[in-house]
Amino acid sequence: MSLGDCAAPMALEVMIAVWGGVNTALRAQLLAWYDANARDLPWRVRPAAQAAGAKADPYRVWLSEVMLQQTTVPHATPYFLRFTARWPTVGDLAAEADGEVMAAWAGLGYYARARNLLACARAVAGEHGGIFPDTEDGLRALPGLGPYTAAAVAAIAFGRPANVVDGNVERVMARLFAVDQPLPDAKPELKRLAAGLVGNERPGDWAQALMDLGATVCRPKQPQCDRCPVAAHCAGLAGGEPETYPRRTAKAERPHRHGVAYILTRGSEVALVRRPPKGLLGGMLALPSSDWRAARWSETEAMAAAPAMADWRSVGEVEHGFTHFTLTLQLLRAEGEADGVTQGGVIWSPRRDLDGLPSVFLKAAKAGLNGLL
DNA sequence: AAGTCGTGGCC
DNA sequence: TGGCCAAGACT
Repeated sequence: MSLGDCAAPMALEVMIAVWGGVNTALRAQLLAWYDANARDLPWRVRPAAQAAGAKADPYRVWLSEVMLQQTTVPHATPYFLRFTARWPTVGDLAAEADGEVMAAWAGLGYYARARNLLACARAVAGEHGGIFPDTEDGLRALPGLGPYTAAAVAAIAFGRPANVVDGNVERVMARLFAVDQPLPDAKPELKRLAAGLVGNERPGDWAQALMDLGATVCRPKQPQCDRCPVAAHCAGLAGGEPETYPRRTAKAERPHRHGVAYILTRGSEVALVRRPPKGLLGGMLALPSSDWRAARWSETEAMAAAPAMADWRSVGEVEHGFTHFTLTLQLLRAEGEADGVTQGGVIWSPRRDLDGLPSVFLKAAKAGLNGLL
């Protein structure tokens, strides 16, 4: 529903009072639903435990929120468990070597997050005495904390009544208010609508309740409206097609790129390189590779770009989808002579220890070594 | 402000 | 099976 649906003329004060009452009811209904249906997640302090005095650890809240940026709960969970077991405090993480943290992040994607994670941990440890700022603005100033993550940590770890808006909340708002404007243009409007629902009671639970609702009931596909605690307020449901929200503008098609990856072995070892600190897969270990361009690489071109003089043999290719392009990686393999390496900075790594590679290179290495791992 | 930046699961 | 998309941030 919207204010415009009130047909009879009302004094402004009355309209505000009625609207406020609707919001109060909606908030209470969703929080009650959360008390009974909150997911049990390793970084979460459940409502019952909070009542018993347990408090969220800002380090764990922050770490989980960064890992969950554009990442599903099942994918992030094992990483969260490994990180917190290995680095129990922000100080432990801050003291770790870059390469160790990047390798631990391998496979999780969006590697700028790992670089910013370390930068943030070191800022907190070095400039804040190991204590996270407890305000949204203070958190927002840290590396890797944008509008969403700063609001989420402020609300969940520090009980600040912040407007926590992620993809789940955008979807819930789009359905609740039947917003026909498509994403991403609708983002400011959806955020404004979400702000109108934020109250002062249990800010952290409110944020998590809204996201749990989006993840388990108000799902992208096949929303479970019959189980929704706020279905009575939902204009999208009333309109009959809640699953069609949020609208989205059509995306541009993904281009295709081609590259060559070189698998140079020396006994049981494989030659790896460290990618430059910024850009795609920045700071990560990788197989040596050519540029990635629109045209396939001829055999001659592939040889000319090789990192070593060697007897290169074609061992197939792999395809990998990135967010904004698809990559075909032609694979060349050779048994290397130590003095044949023409590119500097080669890191010889055991074949059986390639877990620190991003998925695209792990896939290429496995395919190119053809079961020799 | 529009592009860049990963990955795996899903239907 | 291929396009869609998930607790976004940075430039």
